Amino acid sequence: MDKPGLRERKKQRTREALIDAAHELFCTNGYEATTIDQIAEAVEVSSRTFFRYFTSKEDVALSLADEQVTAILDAFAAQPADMPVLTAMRTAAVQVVRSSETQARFHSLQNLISASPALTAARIERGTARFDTLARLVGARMGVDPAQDPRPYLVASVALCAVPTAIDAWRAAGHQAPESELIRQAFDLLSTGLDYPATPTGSQ
Amino acid sequence: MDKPGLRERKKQRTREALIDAAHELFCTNGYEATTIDQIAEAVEVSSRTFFRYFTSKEDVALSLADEQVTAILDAFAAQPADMPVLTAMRTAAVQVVRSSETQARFHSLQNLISASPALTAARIERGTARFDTLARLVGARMGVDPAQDPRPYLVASVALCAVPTAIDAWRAAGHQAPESELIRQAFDLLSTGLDYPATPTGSQ
DNA sequence: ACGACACTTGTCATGAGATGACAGAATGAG
DNA sequence: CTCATTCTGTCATCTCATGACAAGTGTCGT
Repeated sequence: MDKPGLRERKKQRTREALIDAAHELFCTNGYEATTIDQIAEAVEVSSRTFFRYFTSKEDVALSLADEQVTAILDAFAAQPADMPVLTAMRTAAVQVVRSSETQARFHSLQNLISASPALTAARIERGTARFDTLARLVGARMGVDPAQDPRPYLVASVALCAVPTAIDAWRAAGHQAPESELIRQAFDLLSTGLDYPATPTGSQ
Repeated sequence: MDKPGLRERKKQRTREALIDAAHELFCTNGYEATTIDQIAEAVEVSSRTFFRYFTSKEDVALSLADEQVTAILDAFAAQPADMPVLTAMRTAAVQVVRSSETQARFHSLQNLISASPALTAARIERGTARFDTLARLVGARMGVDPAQDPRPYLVASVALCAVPTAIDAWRAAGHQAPESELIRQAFDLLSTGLDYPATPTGSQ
């Protein structure tokens, strides 16, 4: 059981308390309107201590989203090796997101991110940090060298950058549907190519 | 010709001087290491004045890239209406980028952006501001309603987000080629779909 | 050419985000 | 209990960013 030790547990509790307080304040007052001092005060630690747990305000806001991305990448690596790349990517993303969608926290986090340009940008920035990881996974699955063939990087950037962004924009434009469904549609379109002449999609 | 007036011209000169000084300092010392004070001092204005021309440090760094995106969107709108969407997008991007590639400034700007996560994220964020514009253009060209069909948004996010990011990553991974060539390859892959089994691409 | 007006700029002040240095308190090991 | 490690708070500092106000400069009508 690797006895966690009192110290470890206390740290973990502080960390989660900071996340909780931050998200509550963010949802109530908005992301930019919330200050680090408020978050720290709500947990009764100094603002300096906040920065020992999170490197920035974005960090605490996106920590949960980060875990989700990790889960998706793990699920992706676990898909059968003979499954086409985008299919594996879609399956992994849909699995993880679908299991999150029942949690209220998931939705408030999505709204928070879409409502704040700073958070939207930060999410992409964090995605970028995983590019190499994902590109290597994709390259291995396709059996190509990412330094020679652009497709692994293209797939990685589409998955980590284009799809989330497109979904944000599409929902902002008024379309309502479960996120997992939007993800599914986006990947399906990508695997068949985007350049088809107009033939009404998906729903009919 | 709408005599610009002395005031207008002076403003324009200050603006360009700030851009010049900023880029020179960025290239010499790096983006994060350069402070607004240094930029303002180099042009002999107050740092307060800097913020009357640019809303942020990112703003001055990306102002040139912004003009390029504008040029690409204009070129896109000017393509023949019966040309497939991604083909039009590719043609527009390749045209504009190819005409920039001879300028040393273009390359240093690319390097600057790829070297700084903050700038990379900011570039995407600025792309987001054009999403609706591009999605409308794409929707019109495809003859579909962007609120009903996800493809316009997917195309927009791929063009403004995935392609630049993928190119950055691909070059960071060691592949060398003119940017316009990378753009061409990326769009060609997207129009045929990414999900094909491995068949060595482009170069042969 | 002169003067009223609008626009641009500098100075000052302020606030939030982020980081380094150091001392003191809590915790774990012996 | 004692010592060393680790965590935390306080203080100082820096950079980015913005508001308020006064002073300087260009513009335009007369």
